[in-house]
Amino acid sequence: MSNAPAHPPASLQARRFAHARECQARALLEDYVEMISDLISVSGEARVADIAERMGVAQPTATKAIGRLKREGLATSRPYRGIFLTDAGAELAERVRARHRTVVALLVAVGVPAEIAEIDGEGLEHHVSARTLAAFEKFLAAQNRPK
Amino acid sequence: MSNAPAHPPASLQARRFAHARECQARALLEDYVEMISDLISVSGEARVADIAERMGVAQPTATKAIGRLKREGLATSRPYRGIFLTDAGAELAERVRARHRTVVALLVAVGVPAEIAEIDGEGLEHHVSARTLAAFEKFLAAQNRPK
DNA sequence: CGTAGAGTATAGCCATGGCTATATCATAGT
DNA sequence: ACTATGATATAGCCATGGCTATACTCTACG
Repeated sequence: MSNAPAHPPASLQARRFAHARECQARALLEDYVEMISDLISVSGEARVADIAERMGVAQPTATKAIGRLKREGLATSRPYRGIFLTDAGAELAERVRARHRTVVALLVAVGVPAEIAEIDGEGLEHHVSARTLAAFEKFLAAQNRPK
Repeated sequence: MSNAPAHPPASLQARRFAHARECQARALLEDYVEMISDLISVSGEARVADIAERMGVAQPTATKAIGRLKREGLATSRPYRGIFLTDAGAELAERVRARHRTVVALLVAVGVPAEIAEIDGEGLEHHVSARTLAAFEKFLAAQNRPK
């Protein structure tokens, strides 16, 4: 039972880790953009206090994150006013939301309880690439039309 | 096509994000421990330079991370000597390695190309909880014994 | 057995993403 | 029209995880 690992070339392995780090860096932006989009479509507006509460962070943390969204051209806001998404932000939000739904649906499809799927999906989703997402969709489609 | 999101209670949503953040915090430790374990089992030793190269980071970054492993009781080392895992570290490495294999296998099982599964799996794995992992294993078992 | 070169550690920088404490603004209700 | 209150912004702290530059140590070879 040596369990000897495969050990791919170092350069390849390094690239995989670098990729995971990049996904992680994008994750925060994605989460905030999706949250803002949700709040707007449900409440008609996205306020810093609500964003902070739902993200589970203190209000200044949310303010700082929103500053980063603005720097990246994903959101806009005037002081003491609500937050809005740019076109780029709205588009990103839609993609993230769709991916989120697919990821959770796939987890459920392979037998993960819905509640757990929501929890794990929240972190998982940011590492699901376009090709993996496509595979998930294909799998779900095949399952919904069995035989 | 309103696409109105589900909007769970704020407290629940906040807990999900907090959980994802915790997973992320553990991810680095898990990756290093697994890497050290792999290097030891393949090369007989884990050297800082090799760890850094395979993780795709500069050598001082690896040294710093190893310092954190030591603080957390997962690894030991004497200056200018190789890195070793404590019992806790070795046990964690084994769990992480097993989870990694299962996650990649599941991705492949639902149709993700092996190469992509390896890349995405590297980031995904840290967010796969025990219950989700169990579901993955069950799904794989059912598939290997079809009908 | 001395030393050059490889490997490791240390110092110190930066950005990020948390936090608390506090200042500032907007507005609803007298 | 004031003002109290709640919402937002700002200041400044901390740990993390990157980096480069540099100092130190080990070791193998000549």
